[in-house]
Amino acid sequence: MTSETMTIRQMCDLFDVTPRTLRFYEAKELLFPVREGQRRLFTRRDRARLKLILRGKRFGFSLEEIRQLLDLYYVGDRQETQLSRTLDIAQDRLNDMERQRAELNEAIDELRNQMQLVGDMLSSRHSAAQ
Amino acid sequence: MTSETMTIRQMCDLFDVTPRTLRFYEAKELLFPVREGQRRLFTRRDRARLKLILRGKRFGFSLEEIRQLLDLYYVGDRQETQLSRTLDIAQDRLNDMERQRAELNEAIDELRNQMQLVGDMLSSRHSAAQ
DNA sequence: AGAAAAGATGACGTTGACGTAAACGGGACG
DNA sequence: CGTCCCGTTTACGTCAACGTCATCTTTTCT
Repeated sequence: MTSETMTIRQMCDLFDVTPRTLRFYEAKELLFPVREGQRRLFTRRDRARLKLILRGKRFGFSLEEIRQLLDLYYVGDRQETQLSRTLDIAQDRLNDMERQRAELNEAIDELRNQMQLVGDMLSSRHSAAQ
Repeated sequence: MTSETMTIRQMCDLFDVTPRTLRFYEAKELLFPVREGQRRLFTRRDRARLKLILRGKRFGFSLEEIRQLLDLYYVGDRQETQLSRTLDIAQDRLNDMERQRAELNEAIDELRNQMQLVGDMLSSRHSAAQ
C-alpha cells in the first residue's frame, strides 16, 4: 500500500506523471530517489516534494523557483545564513502569491461581469427574435 | 499623451514589452494594429486587449487560451453559436480561476505556517546560542 | 529457460514564447 | 546630402519542460 518507498511506475500512477518527468525532476535536483542497484526508489520525502512541485506548477512557477522553495520544507541541518536566505525567498514567493490572489479576485469579478453582459445580449436577442 | 493610437515604441514603454512581442502577438492574432502605410498603429482596443493578455499570462494561461477569451470582450457582430461557444470557454476559464484561487489560499496558508516554523527554529537557535 | 515487461541511459525532437541578427525603407536633422 | 534612428520583414536561434526513440539491463511471468 503506502509502502515506505515506491517504484517509478507507482509514482507515475499516483501523481499522473510520466517516468520521463520524474527522471527529469531528478536531473534538475527536485527529487532525490534512492537507488536499489540501478533502480530508483522514491521515498516519502520525494512524494511530499512532488506534490509541492505539481502545485507550484499550477501556479505558474518555474521549476527553478520551485526548487528554491522546496528547500524550505526539508530543512535538515542547514546553516543559519542558508536558512534565512531561504526564508527571504519564501517571503518573496508569498508576496507573489498574495499579489496573484488579489489580481485573481479582480479578474474573476471582471470575467463574471463580462459573461453576464454577453449572456444578457444572447437572451435579449432571443426575446427579440420571438 | 493618451492619444487615440500609439506607435510600437509607445506601447512598449507603456506596457514594458518588446517590439518583437507586439509583432508576435499580432501574428498570433491577439492584437490588430491598423497600418499607416507600413507602420503599425495600436488602438485603444489593442491596449485593452494587451492588458488582458499580460494578465492572463500572469495566471499561467497560454496565448491560445487567452486568444479565445479575448473574443468575449470584443463581441462585435458575431454569430449566436459563436457567442455561446465563447461563453462556454469563458465558463471553463472561470472555473479554472476559481479552482486556482482556492488552491492558492491553501498554499498561502501552508507557506505561512512553514515559514513560521522555520522562523521559530531560527530564533530558538539564537536564544540557545546566548 | 525463454519471452515479455519494466527500468535505465543517451540522444535527438518538439512546442510555446519570444530573442537576435541581417537587410531594407523612410523621415529628421545637422 | 549623408547619416542616424525608428520601424518592417524574414529567418534562424534559444530556453524550459518535457516527448520520443533506440539500445541495454534486469525482473517477472509462464
